[in-house]
Amino acid sequence: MKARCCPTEEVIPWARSNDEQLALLASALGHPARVAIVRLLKKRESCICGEIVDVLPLAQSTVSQHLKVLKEAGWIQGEVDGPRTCYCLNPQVLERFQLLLNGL
Amino acid sequence: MKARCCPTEEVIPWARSNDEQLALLASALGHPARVAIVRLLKKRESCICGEIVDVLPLAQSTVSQHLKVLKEAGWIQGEVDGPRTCYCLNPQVLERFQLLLNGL
DNA sequence: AGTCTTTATCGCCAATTGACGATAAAGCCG
DNA sequence: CGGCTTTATCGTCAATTGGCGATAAAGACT
Repeated sequence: MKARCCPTEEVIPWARSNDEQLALLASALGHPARVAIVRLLKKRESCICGEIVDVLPLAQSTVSQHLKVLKEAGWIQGEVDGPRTCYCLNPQVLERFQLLLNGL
Repeated sequence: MKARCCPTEEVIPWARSNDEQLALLASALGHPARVAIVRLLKKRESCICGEIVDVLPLAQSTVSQHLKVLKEAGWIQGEVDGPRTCYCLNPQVLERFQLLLNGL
């Protein structure tokens, strides 16, 4: 058993201008459900999966879409663990986001 | 003549949950053109108007739409000044955004 | 008054988003 | 093996977004 899933990878899409990176991260955060997901993943430092579905008032497929958006923007990482998937915040992402904001 | 336009008003939409406020601010920032506008308005502390149109590779009507999005989310304020409109960053908004982010 | 400049809005269009149910894929457990 | 659980993907649909040109509105300037 691991204390923490998806520990090492770098998934933030770097091959973009700063404006594009910031816009991508911001737009991925630009939905209340996704804000709630990020908050949830930050509170429980360990990673969760279908618990997110239980917490949000949305269909499983919709939540899966939101998770995909967050993952593609670099906010979160997901690791398959048996039949379920374990998500967690990308550790560098909040700091990176703040950095880009300060660079405005 | 004023040293600074739109100085006093409070335009951030407060009547929302924190998640909704953060999502609104984030999604408004979630486009490269709007990031560029915010950066421009921050660099020149004084407010600009159609200069934004000159800087961006977009039609005037498109820029106007982006300005509207930013204004409705509370990022910027606009003040009519003769035939032109003077925009500037809402002074509290960056701080507020960071606060909401830290509250995640 | 008439013209010019500036900006917001309208109408249109293509593309994207957000939601859902249904289905598929992958792994567990009897 | 057969069923159960979990999650990703597909298809669909309505709504929103992002772009543009055209037009309207509001001042400025002869």
